[in-house]
Amino acid sequence: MKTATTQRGTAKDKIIEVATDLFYRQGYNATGIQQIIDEAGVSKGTFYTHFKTKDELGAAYMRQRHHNEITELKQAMEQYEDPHEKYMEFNTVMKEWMKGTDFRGCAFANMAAEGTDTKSPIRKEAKYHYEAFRAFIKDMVVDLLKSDPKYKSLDPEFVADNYLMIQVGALTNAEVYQDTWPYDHARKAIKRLIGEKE
Amino acid sequence: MKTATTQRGTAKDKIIEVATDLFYRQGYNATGIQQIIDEAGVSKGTFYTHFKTKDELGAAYMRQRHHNEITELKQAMEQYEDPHEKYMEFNTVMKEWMKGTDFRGCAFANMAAEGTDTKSPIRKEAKYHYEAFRAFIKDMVVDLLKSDPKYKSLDPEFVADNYLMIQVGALTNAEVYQDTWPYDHARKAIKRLIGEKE
DNA sequence: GTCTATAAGGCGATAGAC
DNA sequence: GTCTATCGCCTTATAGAC
Repeated sequence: MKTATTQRGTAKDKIIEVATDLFYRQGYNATGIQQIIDEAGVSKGTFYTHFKTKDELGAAYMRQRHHNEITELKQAMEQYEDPHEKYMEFNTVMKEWMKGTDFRGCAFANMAAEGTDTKSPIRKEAKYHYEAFRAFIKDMVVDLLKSDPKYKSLDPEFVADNYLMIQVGALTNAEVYQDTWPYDHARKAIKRLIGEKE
Repeated sequence: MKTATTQRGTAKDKIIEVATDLFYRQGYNATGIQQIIDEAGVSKGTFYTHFKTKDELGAAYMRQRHHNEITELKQAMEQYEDPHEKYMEFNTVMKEWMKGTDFRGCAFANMAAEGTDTKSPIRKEAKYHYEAFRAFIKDMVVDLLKSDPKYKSLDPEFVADNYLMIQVGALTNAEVYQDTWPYDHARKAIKRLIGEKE
């Protein structure tokens, strides 16, 4: 897959890059085509040769954010090697990421909140991203539970989905409260999940 | 407080009632003043004598939804008496509520996702609602833990906030997946939280 | 492929009559 | 308090020149 973040990309790539920033920060319905083409430095005609409708750009936005976020998440997690450390620090990575977005929250849940059509390509991309996020957590949990026989009584499926609920719950709460305290609670919760006390 | 859902309310009440439905179902930015006044059966002039701006109606919408949802939640929970049953069936009530909204999700998180201004009255109402939701769960947990000495080792603060994270996580996941499975997992998770296996 | 110009309509908000 | 009419701006999308 070609990267869309290079400085000398095509007009189409530049449009997606700008949209990926603006749709997230300002919201989808609150961001007009005009602002996107202005900041991308292209004309309206050029925009509509590459995208039939705004929704088509919306779907491209979802794909690009999925790519960016999963890539950044994996990079941020590379610094940890020990499965237990990975398990615990994933929550810290999410907390720092949330702070870095100024508590804008999950781009995919936000798009789901704005769009009415539940069968749109935009919604499909949101589900696709959540599946990837869920799979990432599950792999992490499986690695941890395999790493030590003391975890043998734990069900990886249960721990993984519980971790997912806590993580998404922390994210939504952090967005509403505009504060990191939900992640500090989440840290205690995921530790307790594997039978350990803080 | 006067109810705004009576058939013969004032024009202002009628506007709020219609907005409370439309803003939730269609989204805030996607719903225009025109549609609201059409369905409320009032004129544009009448609208702007009662609300200086659309955002002012947005704040009134948040207050009305807060009132409606907390009232409905308490009513739905009245059918249960036993603290343990209350603790478990709260999750079922939320699941059924979510189905009833066609997986539209939390009105307050959705508004937070659309609005940029984090200091707006709209955002304040969202936090206010989450505090009420959180307090409701905490009271429920405290009642349960007091009801039986077998719970004496559990920290009510920890259990309550963990319940909150799981519940909000289930809600957001259900919205993205458009499915109730997150609530079925949440049921197992909240049971495990108080040391019981499904 | 990219541009300029414009269409056709919706937006939030206001003025002034009754 | 409620109405009609309208303003000025912004929206998505299209037509046609180069």
